[in-house]
Amino acid sequence: MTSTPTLTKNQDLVLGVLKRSDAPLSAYVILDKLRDNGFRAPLQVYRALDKLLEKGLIHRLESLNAFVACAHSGESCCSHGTVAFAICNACGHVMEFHDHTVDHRLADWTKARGFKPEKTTIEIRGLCASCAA
Amino acid sequence: MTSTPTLTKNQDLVLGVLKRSDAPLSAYVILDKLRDNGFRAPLQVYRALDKLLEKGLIHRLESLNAFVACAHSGESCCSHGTVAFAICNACGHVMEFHDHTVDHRLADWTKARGFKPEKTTIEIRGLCASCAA
DNA sequence: TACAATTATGTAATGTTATTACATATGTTG
DNA sequence: CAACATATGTAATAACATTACATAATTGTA
Repeated sequence: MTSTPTLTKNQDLVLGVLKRSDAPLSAYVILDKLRDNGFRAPLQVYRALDKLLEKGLIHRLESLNAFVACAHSGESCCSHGTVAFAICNACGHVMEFHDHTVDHRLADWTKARGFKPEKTTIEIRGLCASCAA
Repeated sequence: MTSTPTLTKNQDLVLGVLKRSDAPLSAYVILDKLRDNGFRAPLQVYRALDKLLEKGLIHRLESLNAFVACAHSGESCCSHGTVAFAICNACGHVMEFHDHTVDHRLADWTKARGFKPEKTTIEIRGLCASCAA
């Protein structure tokens, strides 16, 4: 058995590449890694990425224009809150976390103003412990 | 007197365009708006944007690849904390705010892990009160 | 099974965002 | 003024993403 059922061939290939990477990958890097699997055009990657995002199996890092596999696939914590990322500018490593207090504070702010949130991005760029040392 | 002293001609022109806009603008839209002022190439815009970002007079919206004038220029609140944005997907309007509790929670998280933050992005995409109604 | 509808895929072309490289000008300081 | 740093002009190219159109595979159902 491969990664996860209910995925199409291309989705499974793209997810596999992301899972094996220890840093975020751009769509074009993914494309290059899948040339040998028959990928020829960006759209093949972007379509798979869209579906994987829908299914919550990957995340898009807006400040990087790149993608990572979800670190908590299957766990319940992912399902009820905004995911935050700490991204090392030196080694590229990404830590995924979430914080209920942050969620609540942002929810309070939006609720007070009648703003209806759809998707929230929280990304901390900086240096991880190893690289800052 | 124009916008703000200590700005070069191009920086002042770009900042002016952003201040007059009620929605974020991409670098290329700014370029088009400044053709009559002698702008010919993207780099003229990007260089001005870089300097304005350094000076804290504008913000870059990562989820939009676009730029807005800082809503709190000159106020002290801006200087000690991460700025957050609520961005309406319908009308494009952006609300800028900041929240000390959120800042503290994120600082606690990074401190506990030895992560040294350099720049934090918080962007809430959704529908503003008017558009959600 | 056969059919229709939906979903996934392949390919090319194009659109949008951002940077590199190189030349020239302007401003500041000793 | 000379040396240095900063700002600007221009062209080319790189990186990221979408539109348009054609074909194949899958799914639901009569």
